[in-house]
Amino acid sequence: MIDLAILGLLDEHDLHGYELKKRLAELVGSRSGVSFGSLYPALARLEKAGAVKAVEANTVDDDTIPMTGALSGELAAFRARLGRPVKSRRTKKVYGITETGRLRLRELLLDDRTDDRTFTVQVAFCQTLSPDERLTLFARRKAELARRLAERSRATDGRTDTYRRSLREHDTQTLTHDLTWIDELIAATRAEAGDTSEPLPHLTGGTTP
Amino acid sequence: MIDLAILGLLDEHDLHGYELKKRLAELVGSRSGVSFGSLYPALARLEKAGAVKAVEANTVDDDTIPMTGALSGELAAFRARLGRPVKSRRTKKVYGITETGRLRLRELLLDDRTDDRTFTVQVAFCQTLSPDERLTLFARRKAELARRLAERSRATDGRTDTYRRSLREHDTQTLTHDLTWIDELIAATRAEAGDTSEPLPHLTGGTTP
DNA sequence: GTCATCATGTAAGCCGTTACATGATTGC
DNA sequence: GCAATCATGTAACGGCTTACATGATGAC
Repeated sequence: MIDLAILGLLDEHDLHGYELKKRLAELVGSRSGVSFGSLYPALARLEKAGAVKAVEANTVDDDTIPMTGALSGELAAFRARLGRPVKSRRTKKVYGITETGRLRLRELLLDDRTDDRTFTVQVAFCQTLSPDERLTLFARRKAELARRLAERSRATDGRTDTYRRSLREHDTQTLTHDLTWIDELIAATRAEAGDTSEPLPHLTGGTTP
Repeated sequence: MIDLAILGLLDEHDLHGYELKKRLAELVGSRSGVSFGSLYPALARLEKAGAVKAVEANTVDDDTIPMTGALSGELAAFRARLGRPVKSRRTKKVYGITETGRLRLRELLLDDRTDDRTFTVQVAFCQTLSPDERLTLFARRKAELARRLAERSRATDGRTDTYRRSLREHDTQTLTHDLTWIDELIAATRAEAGDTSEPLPHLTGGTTP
């Protein structure tokens, strides 16, 4: 999951570890937040696998948005080699995604080992997939949620006090809510696939009467 | 979390590992299901800590419901010692909770290291707590959810495509739904605490008009 | 000059999963 | 007798968290 998130973010722009962590937290919420202890090893692993590489950046102007595409990588490295760091604070190690990394990212986006957290991240970065691929992803998720909902029906209710009943009902509602959401995603994607002119009609629009 | 679940279930009646696993899966859903590889070691650990102990059960009649309360533990062990196993199939190892285990269970129920999964299990077994203790538990959870909701407001929306916006909105809705649920639990518990005659009024009743 | 924050990393340890090994019981 | 299920465990492995160690930068 962490690989997917890292590659997805780096596919948008080069980032260093610290910044990566902040965006990750923002993406999945601070719960289940990745810690440095898992992030840096993950980056090292990905670098060894050739999926990302350190671009020796850091001259000036990398305050908030860490330079977009063109200015990064090679040029910065060249400047640095020139011996004119121009007020460098070169403790940062900025990473960029490689072609290998993009392939890996695609693999991870299409990976069918479903996992609640992973699915969330897949949705966050699925824009790069084709509409059909997205539909496959959503359909799989829908099937999984439907399976859970069905499973919960044929459960033997032993020892159901008030709290446990409430808990079960809440779970069912959550599952139903998630299913509704998936249906919205599917509908929106279908609409997009069929009608390429209009991007995505009323995705967040509530009940269609 | 697994300790909490095991102790909670064993507090209701003696069970063997295999059965325990089924009930666990039922309790938390098959997602995040505990596997044998974690269950048996956990039982061994708890036994070593004196929180549970193996009761040498298994004579006849332990087909589905593994004997309720009174008939369990000591009596079954006594029968077994008599040398009349009556068609025993003694491969099962039935566990029962000890006094130490009950104390530990209480500790775990009141534990404030919040964790989504753990909270669910705490609710499932919170009936043994006092109303006030339950309220504390719920209030803590509510604060945590409120914190997450607030945090999500002041998030810098960088690169929000349709899917990411939908994702965020869905997350917000889920959080709100969870908060509503907690409020229901709190209201119900308060009602119970104030008015001991009526158990828990309209917990699952939808919108109160 | 010192404190907070930014920034990167390592090491120990926990916990859980997968896969493997084993054996009893029941139904056919 | 054989297969399916029940039942209990062990071992290898992986991944994540916590805590620790280090150092640069910028504000006051």
